[in-house]
Amino acid sequence: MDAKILCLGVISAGACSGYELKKTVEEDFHHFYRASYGSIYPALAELERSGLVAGEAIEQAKRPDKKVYRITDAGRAALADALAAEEPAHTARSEFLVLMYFAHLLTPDRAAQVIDTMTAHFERVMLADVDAYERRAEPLTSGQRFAVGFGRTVLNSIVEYLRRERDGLIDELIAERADQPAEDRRLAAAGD
Amino acid sequence: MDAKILCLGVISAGACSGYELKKTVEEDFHHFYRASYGSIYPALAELERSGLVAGEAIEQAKRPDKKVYRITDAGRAALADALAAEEPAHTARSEFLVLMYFAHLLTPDRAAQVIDTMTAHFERVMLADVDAYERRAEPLTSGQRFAVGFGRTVLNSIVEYLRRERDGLIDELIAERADQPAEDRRLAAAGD
DNA sequence: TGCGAGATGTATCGCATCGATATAGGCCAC
DNA sequence: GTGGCCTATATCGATGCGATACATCTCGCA
Repeated sequence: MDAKILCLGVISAGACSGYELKKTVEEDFHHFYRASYGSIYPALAELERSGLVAGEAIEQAKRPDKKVYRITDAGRAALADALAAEEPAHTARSEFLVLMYFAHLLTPDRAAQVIDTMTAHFERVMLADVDAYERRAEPLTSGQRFAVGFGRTVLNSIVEYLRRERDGLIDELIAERADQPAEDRRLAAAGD
Repeated sequence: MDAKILCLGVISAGACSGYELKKTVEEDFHHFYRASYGSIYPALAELERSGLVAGEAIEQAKRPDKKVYRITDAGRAALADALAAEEPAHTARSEFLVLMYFAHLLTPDRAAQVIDTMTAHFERVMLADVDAYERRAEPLTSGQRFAVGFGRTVLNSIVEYLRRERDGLIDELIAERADQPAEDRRLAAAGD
């Protein structure tokens, strides 16, 4: 997905500056989409150039001036077209799972630490974000509720899986070590 | 995570060429990590330069020559260090959820089509991959089992969520349309 | 027999994007 | 009063994806 569509979508819900747009993206999309200034500012410039948004410079007392963009009729049409044409995709990128894939190369303590770190992160950071988002003042749109419910469901099932499988995996790793202590020591020595 | 660690990890399980390495990455990591040739070949060159792998040119009859890399003792040590130091992360990137976030800008038919496409993809493509992977000839390591179990759990909960919420969301979207048909038509007309 | 499609194999290039940083004034807490 | 954070715009280097180039062999199909 082009960052332009995302910007257009956010602006369609209310005029805002690049800075404000980035904050919205962080608040609302953080769990499943990210966009940096390096994407946002060029996207806004391009959207304005092609007439899909209109930028207006706003002078602020006691604050840096800002440039607020509002969507045009052409922009609204282009957004509808883009949302109708975009093919949905969903991918994960998990250093965590790569690490776990190589669990046999980890000490049992390290494996436990990695799992515990991730469990805490999913539960105390990400699920807490979801809770806070749902308790916001403004009522959520149907789509926002769908997305947040998706996140909550996935996070819950992840946390449950990690809790369920943790001890069994650690036990397996300990047993594997016991089976091949000689080779382990040889490799450890070779590594020095 | 640096692509070098991934390459080193794969090579630690058996010497292979860049091409074979990419195939392994696709087969084993596809659901949670991807690496292109543009990452792999430079990573292999760098690993060889720093002595963590040793490359050997293999001439093949009826096939292009290839360069097979095997891990060195220094490489094994560096891999262990990297896996011990790497901080685990896990992120999603979902054009699908961005689309659903803007559900109120989609026709109910389009929303249904998007959900159905993704449901089919998660179930018939990704879960089928997981099934095939678990039924492979070679027994899985403990870490591979953990990673594949993680994937299966998440995919199952996603499919269940999509099935559970689909009709309710579509009904909501239809109701929203009924509430504001005049504005919809005005906007549609303005878009022409 | 011929021919296109696809597998094996190495390698690079353009493009988009990330994350960090530059710049700059105002706010607030200690 | 001063260090750190917020508001705000903008760019830059590095990274890595996805596509492509190039070469050769196999296999299915007509």
